[in-house]
Amino acid sequence: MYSKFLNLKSEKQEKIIEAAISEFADKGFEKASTNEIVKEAGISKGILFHYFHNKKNLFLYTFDYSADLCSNEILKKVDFEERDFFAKLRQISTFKLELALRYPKIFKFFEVVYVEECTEVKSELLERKKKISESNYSKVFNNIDVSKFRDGVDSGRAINILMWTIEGFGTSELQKAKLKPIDYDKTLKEMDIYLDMLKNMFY
Amino acid sequence: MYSKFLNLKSEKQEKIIEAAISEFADKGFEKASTNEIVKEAGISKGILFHYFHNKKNLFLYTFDYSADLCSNEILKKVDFEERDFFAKLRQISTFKLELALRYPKIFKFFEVVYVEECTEVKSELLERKKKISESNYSKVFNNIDVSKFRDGVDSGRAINILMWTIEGFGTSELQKAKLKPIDYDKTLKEMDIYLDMLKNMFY
DNA sequence: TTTATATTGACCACTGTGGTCAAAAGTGAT
DNA sequence: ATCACTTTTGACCACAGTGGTCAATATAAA
Repeated sequence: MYSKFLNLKSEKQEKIIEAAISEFADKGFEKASTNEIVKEAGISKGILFHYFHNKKNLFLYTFDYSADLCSNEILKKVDFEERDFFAKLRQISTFKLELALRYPKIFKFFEVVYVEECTEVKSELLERKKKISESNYSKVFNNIDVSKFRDGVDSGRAINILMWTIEGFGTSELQKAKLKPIDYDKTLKEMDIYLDMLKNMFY
Repeated sequence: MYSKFLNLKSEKQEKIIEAAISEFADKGFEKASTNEIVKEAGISKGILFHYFHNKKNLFLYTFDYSADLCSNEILKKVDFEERDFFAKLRQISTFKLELALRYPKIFKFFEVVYVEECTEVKSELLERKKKISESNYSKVFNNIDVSKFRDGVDSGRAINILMWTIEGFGTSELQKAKLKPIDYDKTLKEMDIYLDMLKNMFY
């Protein structure tokens, strides 16, 4: 499908994909301009369409690339033996934070993908998003030891509260990060406080 | 400023504003089309620009209208004597849920406003959002009785967890609402379960 | 030198934009 | 009916920018 593109030396591939990520992250699918992408990547318009045939393919390829990059990065680090929910949640959150700091553009891209409405790509995106979240969630959280939860605490709802807390904490930190660079260790410590609070209550 | 528009009979005003809300909610500021708005509102292009001079004014007016509508609706219902955080949070969440069901388009509009990036309106929006959240938050949560929190529980962080939980719950419910119409009472009961769980833990 | 492949960028047809303005319709007083 | 005045219309405009093409050129291989 993209053999022409994949034959390029990886440096050049990355430069192109990075340009695409950045443009799509800033403007979403429809408003993103292929003209801007080629300018940013330092290649000609023709060759971009030679590689990807059309904008839609480029967009979906860019998404797949980003998703694979992040998934792999996390999956290769996660400890599959860990059965404690808090410990595992902490792992994942840490890895995510690292990723968000290392690849901010990709995370911005995910944000706009999350709300992408353009009919030309919506259904394909939905499929991919669904597949990813299903497969990753079950891969990562499939062997949680539920017995550790205190009697009388509904573990399903407790887990929801935990997820929402971590998510809220994460977005609030990323919001702050826009104003001044994040202190990685401090953030992690603060997150641990929240996790401990909830652990004391749920376990 | 908008005296010409404000002299219209309120029915017509509403028809125009609703068309604008709907279009901006669907496409955001830049992609929204004034042509679509006038078509939807059943008026001519000329008269729209006669009322608002330009698209930006129309957009900001639409936002102010929506924000005022929701703020007033909530502020006139909220019980300012209530000092219990859980009770007050429950009040606000209920009112919000009602509003979201009654004015779904406005809530969609707020969602896109939340991530609006277009430079032409970004700074004005930021100002407004900041002012609103500050004033409303302090109005509603200024006299909370913090002493009710259990010793050893940091009330600030506990409140964060609560807010994030409610927010997460809300978006997850609104997500579901896209697939099948929401059961108002059931949703409220489910919310109460979460609030009770957290109350038992924090108080 | 020839053949094959990779790359360029000027060019195209097209879409849709925000905004204007002469003219038409409506209103109400005389 | 006539007039002055306001409100409303919608055809029209200049323009910006789009995704995509393709003859021409540069590069590499034989």
